[in-house]
Amino acid sequence: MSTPERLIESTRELLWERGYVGTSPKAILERAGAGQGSMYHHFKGKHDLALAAIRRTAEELRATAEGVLAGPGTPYERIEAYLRRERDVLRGCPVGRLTMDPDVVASAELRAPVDETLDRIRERLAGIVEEGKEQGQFAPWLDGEEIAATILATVQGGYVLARASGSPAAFDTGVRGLLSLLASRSTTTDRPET
Amino acid sequence: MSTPERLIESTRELLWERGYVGTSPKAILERAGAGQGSMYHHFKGKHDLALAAIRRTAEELRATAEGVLAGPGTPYERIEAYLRRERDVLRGCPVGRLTMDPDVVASAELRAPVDETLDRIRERLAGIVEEGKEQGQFAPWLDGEEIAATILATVQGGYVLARASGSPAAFDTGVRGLLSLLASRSTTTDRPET
DNA sequence: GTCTATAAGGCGATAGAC
DNA sequence: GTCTATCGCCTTATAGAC
Repeated sequence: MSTPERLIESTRELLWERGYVGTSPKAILERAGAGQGSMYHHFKGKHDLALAAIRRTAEELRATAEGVLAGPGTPYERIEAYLRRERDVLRGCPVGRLTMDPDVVASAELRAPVDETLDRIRERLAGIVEEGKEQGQFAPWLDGEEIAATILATVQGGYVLARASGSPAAFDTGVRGLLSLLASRSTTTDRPET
Repeated sequence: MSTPERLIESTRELLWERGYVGTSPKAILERAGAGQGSMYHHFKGKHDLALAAIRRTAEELRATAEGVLAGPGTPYERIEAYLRRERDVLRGCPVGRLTMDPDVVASAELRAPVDETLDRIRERLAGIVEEGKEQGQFAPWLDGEEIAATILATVQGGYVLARASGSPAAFDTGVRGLLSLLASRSTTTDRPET
């Protein structure tokens, strides 16, 4: 792996673990096994390196989400697959966690990939919900955009609850609650399968 | 206001704005208008001062939540009041944001107030959902604990979406989606009031 | 390209005067 | 109780040798 590549990968790991404010160039260099000169040769500084790292992480998450959401099954099943997909819950969301970083939010450049990623996933989810409505799987009065925001928020908030309690269980509990709500339909009095 | 009091309040503000890693003793002292000697006389250090600040913030949030949840109205209405209560959405949750702080999560002492606060609110919400089930307002197959986790997660995740997009709108959209799901019942084909 | 050296300033904490 | 002085280390960045 090339030096700039190792620098970006080390930065990605550290941003995930400690955020932007908590990550120092020194720590990045140690992890990448590079000297200070290398970093300032390939990148303008911490901000520039973080930008490259964040962009890559954002793209990777978009691809992962799309991979699950484009899978087989009914709209409900695809949403369920997205909610239940394997996650390093206690590590938090590598993209979502950046929103709690003051320096990231303060920089339009650093925030952009974060915003675009969450927005893209939300749009994708909204379309799937609308699809489910057409098929009669979801109640007609539900709004695709709203439900999509609720789904994404439940995931992002699930990370918060899990990290607060120190256990992934809280994430799963919230997901089960959301799925039970999504499975409930006005047109039946039967208990939906869980 | 006494010096220790000003120190705690300044720390609370900075923890909310910048988190634990992003907050330096120097910044606290400047905001509190105190010298370094004062801080180390009243507190053992940054950790100790942050502990006092976090405990107070946690307690305040518990009181605010309890104030809304103990209000009048049906279970649904009380949950709606909780979800719609006035919030500084773009500032994020002063308690929840601490879960993204590596040093807070790494310290059992600092994490405890965060965990207890979210847990307490979740328990409260769970009870209200169960109440709603008894009254026939919520479908009998819904699980109180699960729905409570979903509600809390939607709120915590709503902050993330809002900060990512730089607008409180995303928070409100997620909340509306959750409310529309909670208002849907299996026993009616009528469109629920929104 | 990568290295070491150096810089000015901040970090978190301690010492000791007043 | 509060202050200033000092500590050793880290921070982000630049300079210049190799």
